[in-house]
Amino acid sequence: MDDLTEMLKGTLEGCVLEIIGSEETYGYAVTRQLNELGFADVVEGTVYTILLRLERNGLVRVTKRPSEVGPPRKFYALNEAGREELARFWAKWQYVSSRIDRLKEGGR
Amino acid sequence: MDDLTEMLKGTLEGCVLEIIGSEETYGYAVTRQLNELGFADVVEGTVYTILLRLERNGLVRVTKRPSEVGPPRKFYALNEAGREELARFWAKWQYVSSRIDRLKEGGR
DNA sequence: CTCTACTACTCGGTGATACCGTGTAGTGGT
DNA sequence: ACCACTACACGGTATCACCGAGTAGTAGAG
Repeated sequence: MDDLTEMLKGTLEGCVLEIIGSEETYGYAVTRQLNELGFADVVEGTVYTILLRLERNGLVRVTKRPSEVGPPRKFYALNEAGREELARFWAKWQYVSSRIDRLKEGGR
Repeated sequence: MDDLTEMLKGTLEGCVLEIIGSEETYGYAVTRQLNELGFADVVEGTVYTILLRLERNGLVRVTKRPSEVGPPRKFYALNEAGREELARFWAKWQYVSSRIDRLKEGGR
């Protein structure tokens, strides 16, 4: 699949929220999960900028822990504000995607 | 529904392509159709920038015709390149939306 | 006949977002 | 010693939707 970056704007952050909402994890692993999920071209730098933004916006709790296979990891977990933001994201997604699907089916 | 602009990035242009692909129409009417479709906050300036971009990228045929109720209208229709772009858009949409829905359902 | 509302298009500037490239650094295998 | 993999940070870029203001044409109300 060719370039998806424009279509991911506004949704990739929500995907990262969902991933770290389902289990406490760190940037490198989030990138790998996104790649396996089908977003093969999403690269570490992109995920880290999103994580730093989430931290700056107070949506996550961050815990630094050593790793046995490399540098220390920054583990991210959603706080209450993060869970609310995630819920808002899915509500928006539901709204937008249903309307686009309707447009696709010629429902006008 | 609160602010959808970030989530519409990369998809709104596709929606406009779909609308003018199903029938030759003009900017003001496209805006009204988007509003009725549920994208209530999409405003004329946004649609016109998209239409000018489509024109610049050679995806549309443009015909200026007088109107009985106001200034002349610029009617837009897809050309062959536009139809190909529209098909690519729906393929991308199918790809991205299915994967996001899978993530939502916890399919990891 | 002026004023307002609706129709219709243009354009310069802004903010948000994902991406690119590069740099730094820790661990382990050959 | 070298390389691969892991792990994070950061400055700069392109794209996109949006904002705001401007320019016009028609028609109806007062």
